[in-house]
Amino acid sequence: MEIPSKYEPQSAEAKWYAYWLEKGFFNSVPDDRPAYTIVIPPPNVTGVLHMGHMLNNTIQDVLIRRARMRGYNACWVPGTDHASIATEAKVVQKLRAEGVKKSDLSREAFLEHAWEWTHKHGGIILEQLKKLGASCDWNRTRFTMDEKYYEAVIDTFVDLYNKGRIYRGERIINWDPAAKTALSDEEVIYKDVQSHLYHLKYQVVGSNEFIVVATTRPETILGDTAVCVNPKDERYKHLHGKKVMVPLVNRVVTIIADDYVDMEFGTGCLKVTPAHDMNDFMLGQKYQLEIINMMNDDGTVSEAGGMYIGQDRFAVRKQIALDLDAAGLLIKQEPYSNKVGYSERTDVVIEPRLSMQWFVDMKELSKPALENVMNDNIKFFPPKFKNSYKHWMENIKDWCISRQLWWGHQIPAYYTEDGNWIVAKSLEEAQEKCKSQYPEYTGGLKQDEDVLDTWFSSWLWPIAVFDGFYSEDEVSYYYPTADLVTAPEIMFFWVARMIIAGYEYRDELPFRNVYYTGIVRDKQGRKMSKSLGNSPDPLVLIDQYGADGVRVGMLLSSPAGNDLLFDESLCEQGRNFANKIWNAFRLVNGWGQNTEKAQPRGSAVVAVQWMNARLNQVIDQLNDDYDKFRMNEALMNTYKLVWDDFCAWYLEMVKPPYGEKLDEETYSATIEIFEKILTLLHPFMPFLSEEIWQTIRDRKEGESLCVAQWPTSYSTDGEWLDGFEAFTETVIGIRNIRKDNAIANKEKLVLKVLSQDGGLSAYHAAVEHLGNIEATEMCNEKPAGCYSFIVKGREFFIPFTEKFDVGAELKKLGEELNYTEDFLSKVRLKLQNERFVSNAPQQVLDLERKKEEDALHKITLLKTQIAALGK
RNA sequence: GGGAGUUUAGCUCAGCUGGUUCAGAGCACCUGCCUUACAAGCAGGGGGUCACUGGUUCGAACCCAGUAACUCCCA
Repeated sequence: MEIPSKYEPQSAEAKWYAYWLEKGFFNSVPDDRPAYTIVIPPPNVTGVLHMGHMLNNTIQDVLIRRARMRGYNACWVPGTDHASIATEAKVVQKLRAEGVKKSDLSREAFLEHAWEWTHKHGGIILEQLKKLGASCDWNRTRFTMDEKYYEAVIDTFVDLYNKGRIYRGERIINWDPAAKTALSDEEVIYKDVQSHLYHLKYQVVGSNEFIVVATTRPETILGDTAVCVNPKDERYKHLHGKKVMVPLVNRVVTIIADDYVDMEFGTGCLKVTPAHDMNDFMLGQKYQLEIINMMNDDGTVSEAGGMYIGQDRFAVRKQIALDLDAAGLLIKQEPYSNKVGYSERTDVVIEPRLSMQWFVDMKELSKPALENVMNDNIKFFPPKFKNSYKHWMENIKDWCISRQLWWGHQIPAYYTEDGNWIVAKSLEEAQEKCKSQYPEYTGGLKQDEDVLDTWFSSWLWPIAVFDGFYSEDEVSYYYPTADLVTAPEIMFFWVARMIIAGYEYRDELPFRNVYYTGIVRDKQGRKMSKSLGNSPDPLVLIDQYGADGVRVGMLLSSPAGNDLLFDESLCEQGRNFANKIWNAFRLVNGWGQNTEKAQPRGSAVVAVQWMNARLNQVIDQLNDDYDKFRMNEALMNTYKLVWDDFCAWYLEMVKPPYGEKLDEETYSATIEIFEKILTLLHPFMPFLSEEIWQTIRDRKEGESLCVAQWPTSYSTDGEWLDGFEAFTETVIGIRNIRKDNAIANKEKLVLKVLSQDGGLSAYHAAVEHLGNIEATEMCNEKPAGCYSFIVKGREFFIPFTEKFDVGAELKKLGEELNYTEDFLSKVRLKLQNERFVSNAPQQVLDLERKKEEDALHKITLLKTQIAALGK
């Protein structure tokens, strides 16, 4: 059978993914084994795979595959999020392209379009994840608007309302005039903007005096209902309680005094617009000011503004500045840089706006969530994120959960015609309740038009995917889940709230560990985005480098919490690695075994001993790496195990003479070692490892590496590992002599050693094999006419060939002598320091003395070598 | 404005309790090789003011103080 010299991923990927699915290896049902659960961070239902998903899901797949091999009942639950505002925006856009306005449609008709869109585009991303090799239990795929999930969200709302945790109130909220909806604080992005600071003149009534107010939003004077100064401010003390005229508007308002005002900022005078600023609203409440809502939901000036009605806020800003100037009321206009909030979704400037919304009271709810992260019941990786989590949780604000959208979970509040409301699961229940609460009322009930914030459904994800609100069957087995892998950007949106919901509804943490991935950036450090066009298509990458290659590429440079500068060459490295493994397989496969040949060669015997010791060492190392969620180190350690230890050393050590097969004993040991290595590789490179694993030995139907057992280490003699270093140094010594003197590798050499240095190491047969040494001679005294090198105090000699260059050799030895003498003097300096000798621990002292001794010995050797050559 | 973090090779990063010949890894780079698995490879090699300044200590990349630059989060 001819095996291609390059690994061809495409066929292997399709074949083994289908096999895994067919055998149901990814499916999980509760049983006696301990559960290991991951719930996927549900991507937007109509989203497509981007590099962030690749990273995130590769990590999850590595974790879940390893857990599966370690004997856990591994369950990775996939699913999608309805993504209220993002999806609705897309549907609106699509309809607009077809000439249909959302406002022309009924709610029902619009939702029909939305569902149609969802069914058409929904789940594409899940299909893409399969290409990556994601081992999700696809039977469990959930959607946040599934019937049962929807019910859970509604029940949660009703429950929290009944507990007094949800209230309805008029507050200043972040208003997105493009999407025409309220946003939570987390959906607002602050950007640095070059704008202007306008200094406006407010005439004091009944006087020639005026005061000056500085503002960046002059159009909001239409809603001014007071002017405020700091009570300590001497400049304005005489004006407290006086009236001023709002410029242009000519509304008469009072000057109030409150220490909220910063005397240093601007002129120390603040205009108060309770309907359009968070802090002004607070002042408005405190001093019972009139509230004038001068803006429509689309950002144009409302009737209440009295002027500029119907014009856009930014047009008005320009115009009003001109008009104020014309009226002599604009004192100056200076450039000013400040931060302005933008909508995460629509990227328009957020308008603080007074409106009636639903809120969750977070104070009490959030307490266990803070406590259990700070005491490490829930662990964050890296732990630095605990800081910002703590800061946020300690200053948590109430959560605005209503959105003026249609796509989502409709708020289960029902209004009477006279403005009372009833919260109930359904209209029928609401009607029942209405009868007892308002027995006189005979009119109808109308459900709240708004839907809930998307995160109000996804915060239930780890519970709801197991139908945990309605049945204990699964949730009691799978919950709490093991690990959550997500981006730090959604720590507050999602992670914190899942923890809150977990304690509220299960009285338990939702997951034990949270692994925060970084942001995938391009080589220049820019965030990958559609508009920059700097994001490669993940599927194209998979096609080019193989899924395994891309997985390796993603993991090679991404410690938890660090941003990842993605470079396609990393995938190339991954592909090359796959090819390296493939060729190791070809080599072993090509050797085959000879069952007649019973006696293993000396070199092979030590190779097997050492490789097993090394494997055990690496297995321990990997387990430690995984425990600490150091995925990239686990990968790098596996990479070096394969490339350096297995390919560069082990396979060379056991390599039979050309044309011969391996003896039976070495062959079976090699296959076993290879299998273990494939097991360790499987979480990173599932396809390649399965492909080789299936071929390297006869397998029964239904066997698979993905359910094979993760290897455990056993204690081995450390001596094998110690001796190995001297061995490799010896081989390198021989190679260097060959290279420096242009001695071909094919040319066999004689090696001489001094018998006074003791017996040969157990590795000596391997030294001869790799160094192409035909004989090793023991000498009683230093042989003349030889190249030599020193390994750990032992000198090796190789007879000169005709190309020997005395000058070069002397130079090299001289350099080494200088270095060693320099080193010796540094060590001696330390040892001569009395304070070091009296203070340092014995261990450190001994070590320094050993260094001194070794260096002295080496110097003696080098000096005799130089003397011998100089003759 | 408030908070957190980072700074080690050309790049991306390790360096765990201050002490091992400790200054490391991978990639990149340089030199030589188509050596009977792999040129997507093999063998060898160069490369550092551990951001800066001071302090603590017998001993500092590591601890402390200050300075600078960058990044992120929050308002």
